[in-house]
Amino acid sequence: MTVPASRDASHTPSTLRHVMALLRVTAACGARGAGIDDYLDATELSRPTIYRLLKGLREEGFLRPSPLRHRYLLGYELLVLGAEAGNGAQLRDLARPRLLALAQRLGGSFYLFAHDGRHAVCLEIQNGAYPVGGFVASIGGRVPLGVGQASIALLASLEARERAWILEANRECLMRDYAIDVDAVRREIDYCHAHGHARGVEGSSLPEFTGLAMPLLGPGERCLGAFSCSLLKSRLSEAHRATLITAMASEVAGLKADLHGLLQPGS
Amino acid sequence: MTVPASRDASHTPSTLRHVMALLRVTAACGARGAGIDDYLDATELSRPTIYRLLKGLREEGFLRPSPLRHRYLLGYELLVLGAEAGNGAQLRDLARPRLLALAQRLGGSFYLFAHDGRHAVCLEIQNGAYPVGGFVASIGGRVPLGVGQASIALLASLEARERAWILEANRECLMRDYAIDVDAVRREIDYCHAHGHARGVEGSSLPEFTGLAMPLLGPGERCLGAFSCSLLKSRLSEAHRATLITAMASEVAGLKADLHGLLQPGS
DNA sequence: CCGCCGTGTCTCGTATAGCGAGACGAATTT
DNA sequence: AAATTCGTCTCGCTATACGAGACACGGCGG
Repeated sequence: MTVPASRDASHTPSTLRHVMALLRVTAACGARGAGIDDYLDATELSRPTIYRLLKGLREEGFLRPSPLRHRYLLGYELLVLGAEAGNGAQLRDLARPRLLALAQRLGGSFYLFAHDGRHAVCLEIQNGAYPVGGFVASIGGRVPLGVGQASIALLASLEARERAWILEANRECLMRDYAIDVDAVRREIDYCHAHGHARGVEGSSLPEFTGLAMPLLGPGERCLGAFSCSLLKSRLSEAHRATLITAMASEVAGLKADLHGLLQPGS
Repeated sequence: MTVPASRDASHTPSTLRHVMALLRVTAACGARGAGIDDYLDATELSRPTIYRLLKGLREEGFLRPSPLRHRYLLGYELLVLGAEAGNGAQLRDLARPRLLALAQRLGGSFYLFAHDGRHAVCLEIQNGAYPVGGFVASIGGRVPLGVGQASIALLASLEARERAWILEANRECLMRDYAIDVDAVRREIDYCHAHGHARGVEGSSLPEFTGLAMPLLGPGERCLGAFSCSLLKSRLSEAHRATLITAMASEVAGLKADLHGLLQPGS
């Protein structure tokens, strides 16, 4: 149960850091919930303080009691805020019907991803008639940039400087956890620049599947996210592939048009 | 932009309350993001304090800058925590494939709901070939208990005392916001007790749709959640209806079996 | 039945640490 | 250029969150 541990030495209100630490500990304990000892071990707070904060968090709906007595789970308030967080600039709401249309028409699983620091987070999933698992199983899933097609599309649409430090920062963990070589990622990024979409990356841990991803650029080349899909390799004939690319490109273009309308001043 | 406003007078660490207030303000401002004035208006904090807290929240990943300058959106860390929060006791992960199977086989939209205080929250959605909107559009959506079939199923599986206070607490808001009479809700709860499932409630604001919901009981009658679905009324023939009920009941039973295995002590 | 954990709450004195007022630099706007 | 707004910083003050320890509750086993 290693918790990311917010970098110290920053002098932000300590209660804030403590609270977030408690939430992360709870998250790290997963479905079983976190007990006092988990908190005592993971933080440097005294018992009364921990209880005080836990109580506050419960009252705010950020924690709830686990079915197992004396343990805590993350509260549904977080789910609600999380849903809102995943809908920045209305991106998810606008993308959902388009992903659904793609999924129903083409079978397979379609994803919306966004860029977050060194990671790609999944904002939405729609499954078609032949759904397949991907690296993330659900909304809120997160992978280091470099893993999966969507990552490639996102990286390709970032500015060079940022892309460079991300790849450097992720090099070790990509190799260690996913057996992915950063140079291979770079080649796929070039492919994406040339063709406008990213291919499924071979050599990954999911050999029977393949996929495709497309970046979603806002005004001024700003990277807003990426569409992505996973399919059974056996279902991706040459003709099907062309259809898929056209259909995704069309939905991406449509979404971009929707967004351009909204990003202007407005009320 | 009215924010729930955490009940005061409780002496939990004030920074905690402030932080949560800021998050809620940000959420209330939606896709456009929240500006300083929003925070200044909604809280009673001084400007330097707000900036301090905002900075801390950004560093922790709970806030991020909006594309519109000088505004803040909820950060993706919340999305990740929210995903975890929605998976208490592995409920979502276990339910997802079952919901997907139902959706693909029967068309329509299938939901997993959980009980949270006076509300029902949506934990998962899977859409089939003929998806329809419901009261909640996405994971993390929340409605007062009493609205929709899933609410009925949840209420029916709570103990009488809790059910009573919830209905009383929601009476006014159900009538005002949804034109739903609590007595009608009570009748549907009786129906659910008698038949094991809840019908779509008529008179709601979505007349062409209908649906069905089933409670999900854990060991000791504890209410864990509810399966629910929405369908176009025109597609729900008598025969289809029987199939639907059987299929849902079967998936619910399967899920219950899965859960019973997990709720034992374990490691 | 009684004593023994472990959990959750409370009191209280202390010093920390977060707060407000205001000034300052930077970035935009007119 | 002047003016406005945004974000940060400094600096005292005191509110306030913290830790130590004691207390209450409840379950478990002897």
